[in-house]
Amino acid sequence: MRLYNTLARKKQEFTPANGNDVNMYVCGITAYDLCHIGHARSSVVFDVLFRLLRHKGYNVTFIRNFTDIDDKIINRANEVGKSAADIAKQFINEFYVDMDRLKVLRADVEPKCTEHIGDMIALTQRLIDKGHAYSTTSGDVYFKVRSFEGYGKLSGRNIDELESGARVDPGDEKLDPLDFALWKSAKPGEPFWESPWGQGRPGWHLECSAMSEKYAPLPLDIHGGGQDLSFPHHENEIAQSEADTGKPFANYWVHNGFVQINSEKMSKSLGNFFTIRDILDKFLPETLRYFLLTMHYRSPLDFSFEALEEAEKGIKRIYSAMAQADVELSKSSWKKSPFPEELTAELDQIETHWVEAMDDDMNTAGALGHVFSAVRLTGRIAEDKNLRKSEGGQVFFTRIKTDMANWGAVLGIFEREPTEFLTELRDNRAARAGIDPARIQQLLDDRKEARKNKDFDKSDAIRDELAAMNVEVKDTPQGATWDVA
RNA sequence: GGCGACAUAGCCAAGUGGUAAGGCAGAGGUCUGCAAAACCUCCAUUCUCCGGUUCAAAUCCGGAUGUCGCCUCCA
Repeated sequence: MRLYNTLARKKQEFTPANGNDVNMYVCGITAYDLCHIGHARSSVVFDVLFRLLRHKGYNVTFIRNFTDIDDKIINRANEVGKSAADIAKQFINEFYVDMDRLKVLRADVEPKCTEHIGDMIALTQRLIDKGHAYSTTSGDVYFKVRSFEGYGKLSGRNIDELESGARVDPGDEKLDPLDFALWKSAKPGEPFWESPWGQGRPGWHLECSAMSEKYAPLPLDIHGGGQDLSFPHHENEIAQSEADTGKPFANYWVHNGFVQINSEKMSKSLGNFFTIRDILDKFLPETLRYFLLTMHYRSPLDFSFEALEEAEKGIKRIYSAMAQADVELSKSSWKKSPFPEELTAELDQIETHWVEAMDDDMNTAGALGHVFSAVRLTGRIAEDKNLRKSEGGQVFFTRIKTDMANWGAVLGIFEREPTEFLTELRDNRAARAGIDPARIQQLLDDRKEARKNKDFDKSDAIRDELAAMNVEVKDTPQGATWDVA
C-alpha cells in the first residue's frame, strides 16, 4: 500500500523495515479533560490504519501513549483541588469510555509517561553525555538544537529562520532560544521525581522518544499524530532519538488533518470545540465514526450537526441494504433461474476498487463510494423477482454480506445486526426530534384497524397526523413501520 | 515576516498525466388503495483565474486571487 509520508512530502510505497512486522507509534492524549472531536478523528484514523495493516496480514505492534503529567494536568489539578495523578487517571478512564463507544481498539502497548520516568532520565543522561544536552544551575536540562544536524527536516523549517522568529523568555537559562526542555525542575508544590539534576519532571517531547525506544526497535515503521504535532513535537522527538541512537527515528510519518468549525480550526483556545460527549448525546457513535471516514484523513474536516445528519442518511442507506440482503437470505428455497455474469463481474470490480482505494493512502472516502456501489447493486438485484429468488441471488447476497463484514471490520463500522441498528438509529432520531415512540405505536395500531376495515380516509388521516409530527409510515408485508422524516 | 496546505456541481466529497467516483438535495418514472422505502433515468463539455509544458492537464510548472494551518499548549 501507499502512504503519504510527511518526511518525504509525498505518497510512498509502504515497506516495513522488518519483513512482516510493523511498529506503529501514535501520540496519544494528554489526560486533563474530556476528548473533543479532534481527538475522535485522530483516534479513528489511526485505528483504521491499525485495522487495515492487520487486515493486510502484517504483524502490527501498535503503541499509543498517555501523557499523564504536564502543565495542563497540574493546572487542572490545582483548579479542582485534586492531585495531578488523580486527574490523569480520571481522564484516561473517560478516554476509554469514549473510545469504546467509537469502537476504537486498544493499542497493544499503552505506556504512561509517569511509569517511564527512569527511562527518560536515562535518555536525558545519555544526551548530556553525548554533548546534545546540558543542565542549568536551576536544575533544568535542555536539548541543544544546534548540535543536531537534521533539525527541521520533518516540518521543512530552516534553523536560522526559526532562530530569528524565536521567542526569548528572559527567565530561562537556555544557551539558545531554540533549545527545548528535556527535564524541568519542580516549582514549589508541583509533583516531582528525583533526578541527577534535582527534583523535577520530564519535558513533553521526551516521553515519546523514550517509550518508542523501549517498546520497539528503531526505526519505527510508522509514527503518527495530529498535523499540529509535526512541529515542534515530532521534530523534537526526532532530534532526541536520532541524537541518542544515531539511527533514523521513524520511516513513515503520518499526520491527520484537523477538524474545523465553519472552516476554522477547532481548538480550546478559540473555545469553538465540541466534546465527543456533546455529539454522542445526540447522535449514535457509529454515525460519528462514519462521518469522520467520509473525508480523507489528511483533509481538513468541517464539522457541523447538519453534516452529521447527512452522514446519518448515508449510513442508514447502507444498513438498509444489509437488512434487505438478510431478508432475502432468510428464504429457504432458491430457483435455478439464470443469474447474469455481468452482475457478478460488477461485484468483482467493486471489491477490487475498494482494496485499491484503501491501499492508496487509506482513502476511506473513496472506499465508501464503492460501498455505495455495492448498496445500489444489492437494491437492483433485490428488486428483480427472478434474480432475488435464484441460486445466483443467494450466492450474491451471501457474498455481499461477507464483503460488508470485511469492509466493516477494517473501517470499524457496519458491524451491527442491521435491523437492530436501524431501530436504534430511528429511536435516536426520534429522541432528537422529541417524538415519543409509544404514542406513535398507538397511532399505528389505530391505523392498522382502520386499514383492516378498508377505512382509507381514516387511515390517511392518521398518516397525515403522523406526518405533521414528522413521522412517516411505511407499509410492508410484515406490517407498518415508521421512521422520522 | 518565515514555512506549508487547500480551491472540483446547490451542498458535502473522491480523483496527482489519458478525457470528471460517490453521497445529500432536486426533476421525471416504476411499484403502491394513496404513500414511504427501494429501483430506473436525468442533474459539472468541466475542475478559482491567467499563462506555460505535453499528442493529452482537475492532475505537472510559473504567476495571481482566496481560504486555512504551523511558527506558543493543542489531535
